[in-house]
Amino acid sequence: MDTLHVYNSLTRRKEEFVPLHPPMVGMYVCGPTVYGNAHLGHARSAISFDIVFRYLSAQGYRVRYVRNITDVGHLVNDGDEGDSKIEKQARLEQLEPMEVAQHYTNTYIEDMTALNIRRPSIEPRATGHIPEQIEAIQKIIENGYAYVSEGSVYFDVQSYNKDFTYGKLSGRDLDNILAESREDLEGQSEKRHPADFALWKKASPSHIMRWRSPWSEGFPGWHIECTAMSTKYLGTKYDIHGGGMDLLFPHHEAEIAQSNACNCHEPESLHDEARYWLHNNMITYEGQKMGKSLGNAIDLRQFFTGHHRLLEKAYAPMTIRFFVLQGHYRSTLDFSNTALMASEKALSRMADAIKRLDGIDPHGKAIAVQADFEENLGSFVKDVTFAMNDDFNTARVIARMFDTLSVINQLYKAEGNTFAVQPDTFLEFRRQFHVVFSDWLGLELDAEDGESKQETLDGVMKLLLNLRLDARKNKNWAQADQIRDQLVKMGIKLEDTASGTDWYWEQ
RNA sequence: GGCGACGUGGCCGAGUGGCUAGGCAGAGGUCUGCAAAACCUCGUACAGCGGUUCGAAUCCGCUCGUCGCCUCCA
Repeated sequence: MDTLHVYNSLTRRKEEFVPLHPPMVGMYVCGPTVYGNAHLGHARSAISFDIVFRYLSAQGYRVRYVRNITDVGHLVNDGDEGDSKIEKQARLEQLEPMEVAQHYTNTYIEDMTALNIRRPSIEPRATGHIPEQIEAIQKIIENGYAYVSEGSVYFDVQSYNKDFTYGKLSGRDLDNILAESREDLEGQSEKRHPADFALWKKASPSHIMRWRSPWSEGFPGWHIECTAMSTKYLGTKYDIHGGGMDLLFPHHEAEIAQSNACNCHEPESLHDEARYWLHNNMITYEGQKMGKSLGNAIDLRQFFTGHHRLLEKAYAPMTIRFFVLQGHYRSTLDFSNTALMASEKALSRMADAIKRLDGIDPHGKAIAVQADFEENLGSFVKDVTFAMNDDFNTARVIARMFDTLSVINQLYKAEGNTFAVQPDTFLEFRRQFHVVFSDWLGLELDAEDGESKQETLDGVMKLLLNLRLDARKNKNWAQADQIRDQLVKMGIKLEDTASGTDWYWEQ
């Protein structure tokens, strides 16, 4: 596709991406509830929207990317009853709730950084925006779409549904929700309708996290934070709202309703608060969704260390990232050790090729263009751009990158003084390949830390390789092999080529 | 039950009606002191059954199966 198209969950179609106020783009993504270590699912969501952030930026847009940290209001059980997730964890760990939130915010950011996920422009916390949330709730009450009950405030879905359509994002209608939940009505709920959801909850005496409000001392409901914070930083209408598919209902549905109710959007406006709603799919394990509540979620730290019963080994953060990018973000992605090891191997192969790519010097050689090589490298940018424009199809981008590997390797290993590609084509391709690898996909090679150390190591390696070369010239195979074998044990692999010996870090 | 996805070669995983996706694993070969890497070749896959079409993995229908949301989850 020549222009960027994104799949919009709201319309269930791919649509051309047209920002409201180019070159500015506003994007809001639902971040984690910080009561535990981040797992593979968090990584997928963060990576998916990191790709959106990176690609839009690379296209010249000025993106304001807001990703929230939920540190209050998210309850353990069903809608609007029971404990706060953070408070429950705080009791378990015998900590202040804010200590829990801070701790897991830190680990989240550390893990995301390890995955080379760019920090968003703004990472607001729910507890830092209590006044904004109270203000939003007040507006909703004033507009007639919420009511106070026993010190708590609930969103009045039925009243909202008279002016707007509740359920259009997730394809539900209110009658169905009512019909299914009839039994719940029997209980002495504070709610008028089972589909109503809490905007503000009065705190029970044991509840630690509490703030003053016009209605009671309490805390905000889960959904309102996103409305308040997106409005504050992106305005009442912005471009992209993202999150995991499991947030489609009720979270995003509630958010659309709140936002319309609060900001008085035109009924039936397709655009609502955000024009494009993007949802990443789930990670599965043996076909089953990985989720905290299912107990089969693996922490990212466990991946990095290999300390989990389901893991056969440790996996580097870049392996995880590569694995995620090999699938499309709207498909489920099935995790397994073999799948991950395949990604590890594949990334390693690509890394080797990139090292060779950087070592190629086309200058001073006679040009003998080989048509298929020229075509392959020359059409690279066009092809990967096409793939990215088609709803961020990173899987196709990576496949196309692999298509160039054979050419790269052959150019590198070619003997003689001819070069099979026009130097301009080659140099432009090399530049673009790095842009795609590093800037678009956010992949990185290991040896990017400490230039001086790298130079020292290069010198040491040169020394060793010369020693080995001497040994080989003297047909002292035992010594030559000893050097190679010892290096392998230290994680360095050797490759003898016509022009000398290359070395690589073993993955 | 309601809403929605999906079923692709040993595994993972793209597929815009006609052109080899790609990766991993496997087989053979070239190269090589050995090894590794690289390069070349190899599987003729699309749940099943119908239909539309000159032509379908791709569109339509039915059947079977799997999964997600409907309660907290990225």
